[in-house]
Amino acid sequence: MRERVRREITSSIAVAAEEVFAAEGLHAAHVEQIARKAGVAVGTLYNYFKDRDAILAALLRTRREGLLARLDGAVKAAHGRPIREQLHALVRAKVEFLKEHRTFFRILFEGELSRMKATYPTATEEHAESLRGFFERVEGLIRRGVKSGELSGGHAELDAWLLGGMLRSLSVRDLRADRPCERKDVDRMVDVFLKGAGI
Amino acid sequence: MRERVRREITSSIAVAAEEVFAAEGLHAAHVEQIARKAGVAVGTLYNYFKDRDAILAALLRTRREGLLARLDGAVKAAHGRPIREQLHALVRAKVEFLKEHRTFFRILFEGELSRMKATYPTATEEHAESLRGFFERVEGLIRRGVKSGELSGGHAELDAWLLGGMLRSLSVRDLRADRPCERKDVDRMVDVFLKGAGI
Amino acid sequence: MRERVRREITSSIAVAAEEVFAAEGLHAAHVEQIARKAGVAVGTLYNYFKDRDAILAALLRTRREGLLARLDGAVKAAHGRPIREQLHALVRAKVEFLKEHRTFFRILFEGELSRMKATYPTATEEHAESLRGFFERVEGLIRRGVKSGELSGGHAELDAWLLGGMLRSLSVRDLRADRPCERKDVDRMVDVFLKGAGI
Amino acid sequence: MRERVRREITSSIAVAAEEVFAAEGLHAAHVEQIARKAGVAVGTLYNYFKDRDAILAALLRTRREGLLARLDGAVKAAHGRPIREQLHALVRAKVEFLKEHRTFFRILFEGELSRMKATYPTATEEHAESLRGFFERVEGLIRRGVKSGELSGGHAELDAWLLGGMLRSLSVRDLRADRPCERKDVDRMVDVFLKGAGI
DNA sequence: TATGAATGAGATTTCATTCAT
DNA sequence: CATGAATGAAATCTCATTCAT
Repeated sequence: MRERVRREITSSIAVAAEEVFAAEGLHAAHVEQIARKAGVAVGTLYNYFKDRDAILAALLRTRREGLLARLDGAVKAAHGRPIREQLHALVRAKVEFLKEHRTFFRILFEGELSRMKATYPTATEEHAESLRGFFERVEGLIRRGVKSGELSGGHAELDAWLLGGMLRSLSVRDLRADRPCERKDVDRMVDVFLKGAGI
Repeated sequence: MRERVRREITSSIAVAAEEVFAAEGLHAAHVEQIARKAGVAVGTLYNYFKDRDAILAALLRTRREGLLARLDGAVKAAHGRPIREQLHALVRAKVEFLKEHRTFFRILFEGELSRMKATYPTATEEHAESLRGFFERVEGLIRRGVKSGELSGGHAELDAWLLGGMLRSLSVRDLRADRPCERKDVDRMVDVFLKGAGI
Repeated sequence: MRERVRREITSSIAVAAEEVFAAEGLHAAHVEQIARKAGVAVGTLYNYFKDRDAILAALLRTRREGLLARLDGAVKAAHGRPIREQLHALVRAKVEFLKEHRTFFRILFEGELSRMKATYPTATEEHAESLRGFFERVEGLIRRGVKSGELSGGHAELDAWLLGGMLRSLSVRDLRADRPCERKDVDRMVDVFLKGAGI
Repeated sequence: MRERVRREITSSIAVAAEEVFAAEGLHAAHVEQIARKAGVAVGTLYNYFKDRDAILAALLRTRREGLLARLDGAVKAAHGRPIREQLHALVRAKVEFLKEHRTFFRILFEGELSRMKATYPTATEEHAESLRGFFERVEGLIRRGVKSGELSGGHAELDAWLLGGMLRSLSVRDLRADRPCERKDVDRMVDVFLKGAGI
């Protein structure tokens, strides 16, 4: 019962933090604002999270786990089908997740080159782990495509960066709200990649 | 004569700012550090630039102009040749510029999604303009490729994002110092794109 | 019966407080830590004591009563004997008490000059009363020594401060754990005083 | 010229800090209050001192140097005279210094047993060094008294604590403003010590 | 015009105390 | 009564910008 309340508050803080980080950017997201949006006092927030770093870290970890589970689920569901379809599934799952959790990707993308280390030491680790987790899966799939003869070999790591880059590009285009990511764009992106990097 | 001195100081401040922004990140780049590295007093710095925002804005503007001129030069030099070669030239020019001005791209990439608006209102404009300038040129070339029959039509804008994304990906890989951008990687990237998006 | 439980809890809080005040110092002794060590919730602690000040005050009062009773007992036991022996007895009793209740003296000594008034208004009173009680007894004995012709007259109040100072010095030396107070040191101290202040 | 201003401000901050530490106690002395009393902004204070710890440390160091110089001067001036006179000189010099710098002794005495380490790491060192410096000199003189046959041997270290304790006691009596330290009290104290610890 | 010290708003974090359960 | 989470005032320190010299 107590536990239930605790989870609810934890969650409402996390949600508020997510919104504030999204709206203000990593470095302009202030604890007091998060607390206000969460509807708790600052002190309460500190009862739930050690410090600002911990809030962000928890957020990143949760979302990362969600994302990777989603990706793994999608790929698993396409098990046995051609790699190209598995890649499609992976990419579509990621775009789906993007639509549900724009904040996460905002932070992911923003943190990619910003020096978070000083301000967010723990969150930086989670962040790095998130990128790693994603690229691992992309590269893994590509290697299997090479093995299966669907993709040309010798460039798995580079190709992961290329596909990842295109995907990021679409995501950024989406996040900037100019152009929400459409299904046909996603599909064409994978097609371009497969045709370009294919045999 | 006076004017000459003025330009030199302005430039030394800009150069120092570039280094500091590169080393510390957008939000940890402190005015005093910039001044110290430029060899002037903080007050002097404020005689040359209205505020921190203005320093960054000037920096972005200068570099953008340099980049766009370089791109235009490269494309111009390949005038008359097949679009694929012009695209190659464009991309290579950009990578070249990256190696000379890593800072600029660090800022460009870091600022892409971070909410700079509050802290750097003017610089944000310059930043956006830089991205726009680059994408314009890429998209322009792609459209000409479609016209010339080298590329499949109907996706110019999307394709610009795709190529741009791959290019960014290689640049990021470079900036993180794990893997300096090699010529063959760049070429393969363009090949993948041309094969993938080609007729 | 209820009363019995109440006294036990009160006491366990006091004991815990004593340890925490001793270990952390007057200003770093936190209520939560006291509660944890006492095995009760913070709220419970506040059911037994009005506030932090009250805890410390109760502690000081209890210990003071113990100390003064001990001193009075020791002097009473030496009743009829020469004043020098009564003084020896008093001092030895105090040192004995020190070994049993180092915390109390730590607080007593720490608070002697620190401005506790703002943070611990009530405790400050108890503290002052403790010093007063001790000095009263020392001075009383000295006056009797003067009357009995064992000590030179006209300096009773000053001499109490001198003896008190030496005693404090030995105690501090003990508390700093460098040098536990030895019997022979204590005796020599009293001898120095008696010879110095004697006829 | 600049240097002159700098010294004046440094000094006015130090003086203000001294007063605030004296009036409020070590742990209730707040930076803002010090700044206000010094007539500068908080930021200015931080331009002159790294942090709160540094203010206190500087204060302690300055006063300690003053005190030790005074003690050494007094003893030197009594060079060649009997040790008893040198001890008198030392003690009188210390009491003189007390009257000029009550704050210093307040802090010295307050810090003797309070746990300053966590809040004032650097100042704690200065504090310890101050006590050490004083006791060194007292013990040194006592040892020379033993050598010269004026004092009984075998207790130099203990005797230093005893004399130090009495001196502290007089100082505390003074600081509490009940009874400013009078010359005759000081002299009697030394007499008691010399007679008590003498041959 | 160059200087660099002064400024003070603002950010994070702590902890004694309260009060609903 | 016991509990322990919520509260929010308060304290330290930072740094972009100003301005007297």
